Order: sequence, then structure tokens, then C-alpha cells
Amino acid sequence: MKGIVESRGKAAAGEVSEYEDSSFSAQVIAWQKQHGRHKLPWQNTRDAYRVWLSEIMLQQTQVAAVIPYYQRFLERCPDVFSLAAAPSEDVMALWSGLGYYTRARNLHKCAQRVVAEYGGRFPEDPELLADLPGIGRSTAAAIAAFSYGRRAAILDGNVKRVFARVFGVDGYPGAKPVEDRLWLRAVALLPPQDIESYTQGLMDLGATLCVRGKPACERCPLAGRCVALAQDRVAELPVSKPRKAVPEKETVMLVITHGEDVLLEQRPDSGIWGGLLSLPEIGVADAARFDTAVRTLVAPYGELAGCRKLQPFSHVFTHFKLHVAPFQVALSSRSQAIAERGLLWYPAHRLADAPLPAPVKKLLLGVLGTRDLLSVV
DNA sequence: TTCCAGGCCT
DNA sequence: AGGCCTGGAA
Repeated sequence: MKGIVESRGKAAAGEVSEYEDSSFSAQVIAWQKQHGRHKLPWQNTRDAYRVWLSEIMLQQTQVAAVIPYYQRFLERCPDVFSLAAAPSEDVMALWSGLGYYTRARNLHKCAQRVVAEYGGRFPEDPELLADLPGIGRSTAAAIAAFSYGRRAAILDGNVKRVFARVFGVDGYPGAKPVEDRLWLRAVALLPPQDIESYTQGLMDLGATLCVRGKPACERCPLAGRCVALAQDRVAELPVSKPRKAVPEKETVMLVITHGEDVLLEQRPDSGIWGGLLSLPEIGVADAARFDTAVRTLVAPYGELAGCRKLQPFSHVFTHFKLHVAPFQVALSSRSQAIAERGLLWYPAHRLADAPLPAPVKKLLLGVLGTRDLLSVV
């Protein structure tokens, strides 16, 4: 019973209380009015067409790069009707240089749908906006807020960064669960009015003060409540995208010896360790039937005298990690006909100068150092 | 020179 | 989850 009460109490303190935290939005709004950007070409208008056009251009593209494109675009296509009627080549030409050309194709399609389905007037409902091509949840909210004063939450990269720092949000903001929680915050923090200033304020904070590197915390209106700043974790938040787990592969390498010689294999020119000599390998699938695999491999080359497991090791490449399970196999006799498989007997005393991959050479020299290499196990 | 962020879509 | 494409950072 007590546990339930406590956990509910915790949740309320951590999340729900912010629903009533009007000071957050108030601080953002006050800062925006005094220090935010007010003179951008797409501001000071409620023309949904202009707002929409600017928001699409501003996806993945910085303000400075967008401005000349925005103005040129508006000269050629001053309204949604002219854009809808324009040839695609013209639209693409106007977009040329901005990148992410799917945006331009979606822009054109969207204009045509707004004309066909809404008589040329962008809908006010963020959910309807988000159904249009190229408009996701965040862009829909921005358009609805700036064009119609609708109380809708944005969550773009800038806002994620601000939230991650102010509230000390751990975890990569692009990850589903983290992003879901950020959306909850974004909605809960929405002010009752002044949605335009608030929305623009969040964008401007992220773009001008709460930037990725070297944020200007001394000028930030949220510094007094910023968890990252208080904990000196501004540089660590938001958590950067986790490197995709390096694929891992495993193999079994055989150190096959006879007398003073080791059996080496010429590797193909392409692929890992291309063109080098290395040890013969068998797949890990064969490890279950290890004895059989070894005998099958070795039989053509001589009599099996002994076998033992060596110290496993791993090697990290740029694109994967290789786990190697080496085994030593000693032969009491050997045949000569081995060249057809790219195999060759190599004198142990020349291994130090052999064209071997570093980890393989290390393995062989290590085994050699024990003097066990040359003895029958 | 390489690495990474960024909103939407498939 | 990965591709799109570029500018800015490392």
C-alpha cells in the first residue's frame, strides 16, 4: 500500500506537476518578446501558405540558407494556387540546392491537395495538417500555431535539445520511449495563450542560445531551472545518437603444426585481410562437431597427433568485431599436396616477417614463445 | 577529411 | 530502422 502511494507521489512530482508549471512557458514567452527573432521573412504573417512554405524549408535547413530560397520561391509562387499549378520541373528548380528533394515533391503534392481538398485554405486542425504530405506532427503544430494561433506542441531538434537540458532528460531523444516522454512534456508545458511567442521562443532558444556546442547559458532565461546546467552536464545532453551496435562475427582458427612448420592459408584479394596469409578457419557451426571438422580438414594433410584449445581473442574492425577461437592441431605426419586449397607449410622461424594480420601474428608468436608450437601435444 | 544532426517517409 | 542531402563540427 505504501509503495503504491509513494510511486504515485513520485510520478506526480516528476511529470504531472509540470502541467501546472506556467512559469516555464512564461519565461520562454517573456524572453522571446524581448530577445527572440522577430524580423525573419516568414514572421509577422498569418498567411498559412507562407508559414507552411517556411516550415518545410526549415526542416533540416538553417535559417540563413533558407532565406534567399524562400524569397525567390514566393516571387515565382506567391500562393498555394500558383504552386499547385506550377510544373514539377519549376518547383524542383526552385528547390535546387536546398537538398532533401523529397520535401520539394511533397510540397508540390501538398499544394495540390490543399487546393483540391480544402479549396486552397490550409486546415486549422493539426491532425488534418499532419495528414498532408511532408507535414509531420511537429511541422503541423508549428503551422497551426503560427497561422491560426492553435494551441499545439512542436518538438523539433531544437526543442528536444532545450527540453533534454532543462529537464535533464537522459537517453537519446530520437529513441521512441524518450521521444514519447518529450512529446508528453511538450504538450503539458503549452501555455494557455501567446502560443505564437511560446512556439517561436522555443525555436529561438534552441537556435540561438541552447545550441549544440558552447551554449550561452549565461544569457538563458531557463538557466535557473536547467538541470543540465546545475549538474554540469550541458555538454552531455542531449545524449547523442548511439552508434549502431557493431555486428559481431566468430570464427575458429586452426594452428596446424608439423615439425618446424605451420600451415597457413592464402586469403582472397578482396574482403577482410585481403591478400594476406592467415590461419585456416572453420565455421563456428562446425564447432559442435569440432573433432569431426578438424579431422575432415586435416585428414588430407597428415596424421592427427594432438589438439588443444588456445586462448580466444577478439579483433575490432571499423565495421564489425571478430571473435576468434583458436585451436592448435599437431600432426605426426603430413602430405605434400596442399597447394590446391591455397594452403602452404610455412617455417615457424619466418613467421615474424610473414605477411600476416597483426592479431594472427600475435597469436602465433605467442604460441611459439611457449615452445609448445613445435611439440606434439 | 570524416562524422553527425535533422523531420519525414517507407 | 534507414535513406534522404547538406552544412557545420570534429
